[in-house]
Amino acid sequence: MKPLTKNERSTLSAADWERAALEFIAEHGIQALAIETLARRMGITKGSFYWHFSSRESLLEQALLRWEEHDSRNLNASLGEIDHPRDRLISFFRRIGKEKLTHEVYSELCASAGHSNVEPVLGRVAERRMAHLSTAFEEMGMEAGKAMHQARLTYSVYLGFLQLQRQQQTPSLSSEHYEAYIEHVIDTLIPS
Amino acid sequence: MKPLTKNERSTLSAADWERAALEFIAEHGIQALAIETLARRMGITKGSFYWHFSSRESLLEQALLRWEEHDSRNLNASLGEIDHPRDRLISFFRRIGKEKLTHEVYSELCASAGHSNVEPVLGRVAERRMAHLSTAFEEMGMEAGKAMHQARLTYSVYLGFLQLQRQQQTPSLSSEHYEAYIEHVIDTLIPS
DNA sequence: TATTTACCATACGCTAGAGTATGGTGAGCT
DNA sequence: AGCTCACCATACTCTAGCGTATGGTAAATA
Repeated sequence: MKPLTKNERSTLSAADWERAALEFIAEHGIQALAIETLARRMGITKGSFYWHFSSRESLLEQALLRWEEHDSRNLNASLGEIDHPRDRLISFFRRIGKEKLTHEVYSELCASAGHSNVEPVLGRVAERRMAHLSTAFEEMGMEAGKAMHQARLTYSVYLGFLQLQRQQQTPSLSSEHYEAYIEHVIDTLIPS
Repeated sequence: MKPLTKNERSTLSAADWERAALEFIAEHGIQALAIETLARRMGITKGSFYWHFSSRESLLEQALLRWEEHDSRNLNASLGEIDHPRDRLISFFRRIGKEKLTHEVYSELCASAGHSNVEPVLGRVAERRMAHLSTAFEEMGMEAGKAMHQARLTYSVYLGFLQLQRQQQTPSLSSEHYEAYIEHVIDTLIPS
């Protein structure tokens, strides 16, 4: 019987801990992230953790950096290729269903704004995303100031959606009710 | 109209604890609410707390109920009196700056969705508020289904605003930049 | 005046979780 | 073969918080 866990390697790396941490955060939030719990879950003990990391905080720091980087690449890759700004904006909303893990992590981070390790990340991410939105709106002919307002508005809708999702108050992502809502949002926020 | 300061009365009541809890939540969030901390802050000890409450959870329960009730009365009082639906909708956004404590508490509750004592409260509050918005949009001539979508959209904007506020990413509530944004939001979301 | 009641202080027990100290082990190098 | 080193286990310490046990006191009541 071979070791059935994720890797071939018999020994773990820091990156493994970071990945596991992000998965755990996505499921239970960052305040629930405890070292021994995570270790148990990985079928290992604290001893390993403190070999790779100096503290819980440093794990958090590294994991969040890794997530942010991934998210940033993702943003450029997915939205950077779409030529027409309108399609770009639409894809912004349509991508909510996709990239589940990343979205769940982000949602939990939002719930832990205020946390000193989280706040700067949230700031940079929101800034980056709103910048994308803003330029798209500009390319559609909006005046710069108005485009920024519209970007903020649009992003707020997204954040509000995540919040309602955390409260179990959004229709299931595949229902036709959800589709109708998304369509309404697009019609209202994205000029033709 | 009783004074909130404890100097007046020599002995505390359960309501005093609840009020103090809400203030503390507004400042530091639910997860930071600890009995001994709160007691120290009130210049008293745990002994008092466990006289009035059986557990931390019951304090939370009572405090949240008290907040929800206050919020509900507030909603009816402020929006119920305004005849014209458009003014009602506008006042929804304009009231963000007012009622500071209530908003701060709500913001912290949003951050703790997921918490078993918080989730039902958030659900009811959002439902109530969206219902108000929805009927206002209907009164403005929107078809029922569309009005609900618009209400959800509008409320999401509000929630997103709170989120950005927690991340220190909103202009100060009294700046002219903020005013311009609010105006943009009103123009985009509220039909004339 | 004597007793009860309401309210609070003090001192304790208990658990979760962070971090430390130290020893064990297998793979590769010398 | 012997050694080193990367990696992990085990067994602690320490602190924050919840909850309990119990006793004190001032005011109300009998």
